[in-house]
Amino acid sequence: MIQSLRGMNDILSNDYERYEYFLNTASTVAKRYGFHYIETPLLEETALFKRSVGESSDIVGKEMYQFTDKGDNDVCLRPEGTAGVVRAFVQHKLDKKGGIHRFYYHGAMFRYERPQKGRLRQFHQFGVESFGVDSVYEDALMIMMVADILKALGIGYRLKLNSLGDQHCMPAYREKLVSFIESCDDVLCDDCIRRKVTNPIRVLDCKNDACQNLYVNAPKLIHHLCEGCQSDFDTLKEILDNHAIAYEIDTNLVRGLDYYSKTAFEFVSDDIGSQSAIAGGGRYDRLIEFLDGKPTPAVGFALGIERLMELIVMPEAVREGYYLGAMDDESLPQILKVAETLRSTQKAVVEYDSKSLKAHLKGADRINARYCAVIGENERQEGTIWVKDLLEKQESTFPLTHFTTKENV
RNA sequence: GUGGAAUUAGCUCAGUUGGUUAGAGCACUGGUUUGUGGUGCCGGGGGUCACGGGUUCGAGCCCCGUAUUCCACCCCA
Repeated sequence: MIQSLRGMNDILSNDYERYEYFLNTASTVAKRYGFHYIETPLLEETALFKRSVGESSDIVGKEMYQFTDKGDNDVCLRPEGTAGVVRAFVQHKLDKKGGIHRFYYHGAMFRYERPQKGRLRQFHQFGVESFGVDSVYEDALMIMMVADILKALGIGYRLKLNSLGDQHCMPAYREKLVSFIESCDDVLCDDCIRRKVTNPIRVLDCKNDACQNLYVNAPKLIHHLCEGCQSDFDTLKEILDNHAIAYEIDTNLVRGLDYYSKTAFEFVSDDIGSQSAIAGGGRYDRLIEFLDGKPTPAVGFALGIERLMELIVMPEAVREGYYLGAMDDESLPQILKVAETLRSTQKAVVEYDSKSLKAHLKGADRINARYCAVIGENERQEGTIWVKDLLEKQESTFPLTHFTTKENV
């Protein structure tokens, strides 16, 4: 038997109902906030991700599905969604056009990782990106959107918040941090020693307890923000307070993608195991110019659909549509005619085998139909159809013509 | 990429120190005396015990390898 590749799953009917429910909910929220759908290719030039996500990141460094295609191009399956959207934004010269551009997207992402619950090699994200808005109100908007989506889905969460500074305050802080690391680098773990060179900010979320004990005394970026970053961060907290969105400041929240600056946030759930981050995002004002566009402020987030699907509370299924059956073979053609008419406006499922009324009622119940409609010998002779409302437990007989005339259904 | 656990019916799981024809619940399906659903009662189908080797008179059970899933690390959505 041939089976799907490791960490790559099929989505079957039951799961897809959940998936579709999520997409409808999230898309509706995004549209209400004024965002428009964008779709970009699953395959992109490798250079795109090296320049955006960053070569020092684990994602680019060791998790990409990268290969050379038949045209000798170095390509890879997208490991995240932002880079492609920014590429499209620049390629279609929306940066030069100016103004505000707000997009949402969803689709498959690929990372070659060791799978476990909530971590797949092919997984799905829903994300939004906003270009051209400098105001921290847009950062708050992102967080409110995620909160809205999670609320609509009945999902509880904790929100972690941090500021990563910008090109005015981050470099100076980085130097302070590096000298701190050097002051104690004889007792740090190997990873931290490596990070000191590749991406020193990342030592802060090292999971090693010994390192963490030392970092308690490390300089905190949040205490070294420049005036602009500090006031934006204060404003952001104020907006969230005004909208009753609870958050906790996490000075170690640095995020694994290199392009973030200023606002960084992460939504986590305590109910899905160790892969607990369900959404994450932040501001990335420099990324557009890194990808050869005109400098444009930008902010966005992404949400892990599979992780959310574990948490979604589905609304109770309601009885819907018609189940149609015949009690003898001669009645089936009439049943098929009725079904054809009904389908112009609603769900109609036909059972081809003739069987007893009881068996048909069971069948209708099984597919959760609202109505069970049956034609047997009696109905055929009278030119009628028997219909039972399975919810109200009421039954009646209609002339067949009532159900074969589109105006009536 | 590192360490550990698991894999038996569609699903959740039993299966004794290695010993006849591998079980249960749920689900599916049929009947319940002839046209009334869910929940009663009776029956039925469904298993290469993950896959491939090995040990043994004999393997679901012991050993080795492979695959997948899960847990922790790591990482992140």
